[in-house]
Amino acid sequence: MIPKKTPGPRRSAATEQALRVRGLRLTRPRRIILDVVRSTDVHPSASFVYRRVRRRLPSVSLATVYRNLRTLAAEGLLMERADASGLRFDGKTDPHDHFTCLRCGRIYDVPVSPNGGVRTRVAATTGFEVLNHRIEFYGRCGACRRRCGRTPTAGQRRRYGRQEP
Amino acid sequence: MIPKKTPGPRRSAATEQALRVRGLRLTRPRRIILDVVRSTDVHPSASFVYRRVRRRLPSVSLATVYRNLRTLAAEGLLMERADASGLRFDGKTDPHDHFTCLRCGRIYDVPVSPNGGVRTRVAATTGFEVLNHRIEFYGRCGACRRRCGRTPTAGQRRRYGRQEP
DNA sequence: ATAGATGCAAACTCTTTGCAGGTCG
DNA sequence: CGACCTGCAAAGAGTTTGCATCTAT
Repeated sequence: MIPKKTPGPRRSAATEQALRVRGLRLTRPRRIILDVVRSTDVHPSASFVYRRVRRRLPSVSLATVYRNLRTLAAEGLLMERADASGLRFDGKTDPHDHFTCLRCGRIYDVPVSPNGGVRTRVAATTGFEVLNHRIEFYGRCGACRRRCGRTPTAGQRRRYGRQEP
Repeated sequence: MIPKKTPGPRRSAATEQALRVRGLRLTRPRRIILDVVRSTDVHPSASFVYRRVRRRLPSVSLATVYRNLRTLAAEGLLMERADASGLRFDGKTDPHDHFTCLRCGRIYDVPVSPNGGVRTRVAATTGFEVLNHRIEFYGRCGACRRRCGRTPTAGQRRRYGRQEP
């Protein structure tokens, strides 16, 4: 059980704290942007976030969304990742891998699988300092397999060829 | 030993063949573009390739470079990859992983390390069909370590913030 | 009061496309 | 000759920035 929250902690104390330490404020746009990213698992693009935020704060600007996504990522409150389709954001900040369906384009989280210490091994063979790594899987997701499409439509999505989120 | 080549096979028969099968031609711009990508290990951007090609064929256009990089990638004659800095191309088409130095931005090839069958495991746990995967390492390369810089300058390069190639 | 945020619009970079003409086979 | 390619210029998409104004603290 989580300690019963006070009635309406509408502004996450933890988040606010994390920001304040660096002299950053938890403004309304910022809070909503973070909330939008955290409330979805579609690994949204900036423009997806923008559209969602606007539903709650119609006056927000795209520039603010970009600026905040970057700030929040820098503070570790969300993750920024780039793929063939541009920038994507991820509210899940704990380690996990990704599976991208080449047919429908959806990105799924997959639990980080035991990888036999690839990181250590690379560090050992190259002499480089490995701080981080990332594993991406590509293929056909369950839904698309059942739909029995034979050919994965997009080898690697062209960068400017629409596929929301 | 490789069977001694005929005097001057200036136009790779194998490549020409691979293209011809699909009704594609090995034109001069195309040949030079492929050659440029294959002759470097910097995982060049389109614009890097463009500049290099222009040294040998000053009249070439950027559009032609883009078109050909895509075509050649589609034919499997080179690899196309997207990262935080945009599109990158790689003349090495055999399986290998990448290490990106967060300090100098250089991308190194690293031999594909035994990964304990991550692919199979993901397929097993998700029920998805895994056709491909990619492992990216991030950290500090040997040179930058020696230079003893303390902080990895760029967490994840902004997309539009120059750093050739 | 004041450093930090915002909105707006313009600037920028990278990438793609339409088209008239050139080239390979 | 016909299909494929090319260069040029212009269009498109995503992302960043300058600036005056506003707002959390």
